Amino acid sequence: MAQSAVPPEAENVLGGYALEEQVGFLLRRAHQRHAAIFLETMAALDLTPTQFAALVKIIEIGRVTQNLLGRLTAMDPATIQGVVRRLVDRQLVERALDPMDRRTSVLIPTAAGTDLAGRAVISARAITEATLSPLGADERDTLTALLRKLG
Amino acid sequence: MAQSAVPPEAENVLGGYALEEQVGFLLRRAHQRHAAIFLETMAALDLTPTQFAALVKIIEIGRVTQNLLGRLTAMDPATIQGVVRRLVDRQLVERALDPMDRRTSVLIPTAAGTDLAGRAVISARAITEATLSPLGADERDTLTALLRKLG
DNA sequence: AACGGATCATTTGCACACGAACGATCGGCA
DNA sequence: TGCCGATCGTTCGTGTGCAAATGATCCGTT
Repeated sequence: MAQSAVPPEAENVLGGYALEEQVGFLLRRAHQRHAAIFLETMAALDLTPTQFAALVKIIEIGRVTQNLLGRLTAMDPATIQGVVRRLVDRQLVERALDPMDRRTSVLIPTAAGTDLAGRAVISARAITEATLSPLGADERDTLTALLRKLG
Repeated sequence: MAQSAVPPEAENVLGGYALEEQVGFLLRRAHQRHAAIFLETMAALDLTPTQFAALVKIIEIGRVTQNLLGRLTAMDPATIQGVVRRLVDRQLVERALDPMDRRTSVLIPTAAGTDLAGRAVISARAITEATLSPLGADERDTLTALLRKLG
């Protein structure tokens, strides 16, 4: 008991603050766990969560501008730039000239990208299932709804 | 309507998969939002979420080994190494020799570190409050409980 | 037509996050 | 005692994530 005791002054300084009960800490852990499940399940297709998100959105919309894609997938311009570059390098996505705006190019899925996405979506469903596996059906819906409401 | 229409083949490929409804996507967004709130609120003290977590745990325990600290704060050895290095550089934490194990050193908070942590905990409570602000009291408890259960 | 603020994409610098490989040390078991 | 698998901390490479700065282009207003 003595060996694991919290030092007396720590209680005063921290005022009963419990790190592992804070939403921020729990969100970080939950996100890490999901990322680990995602990367393992998606290993054969070699897609990260952000690469997958970007690819799916490009297919869903058909023609997107890079920064708009970033807004739709919660990535800032600096981040989406790297994600798109890797997708283009792998020829899953192509850049086309935008006749309406010379600052931008339009992102279009390639046949290989569309094909890969089709297979990836199947894994993605399994990933959501695995991530939520500690929870019952009602709890899953509740968690999803609360995370949505969180903004 | 035509301009925002989903391409006909997208529906077939994606099979109704909705990115923004997946836990993984929502967890990533929620974690990003929290990190933004944290960094802004903690800007005056210049602590990141991981630096804060490590500092609090070191004070709570009094003497910790680096990898153990990483386990307690959900960071792998490579990550906790950089976090601790920055805390040591800022003289918030000290390394002491471990008489029991020559592979390790023991981490101990400095007076400056303890002082800073005391002020940081106050901000941290405000950060948790701000992060959960879109939710009602019951919803906050529910979300925290579900995230805990998630592992 | 010209100005000026906004947006686009890129780059740099810093901070997580993790797999993999490494050398040093520990600990248990033959 | 000696060996061998496990653990400790470090480093490297890759991929997010964001602030800030940059140059190009756009567009509304004058």
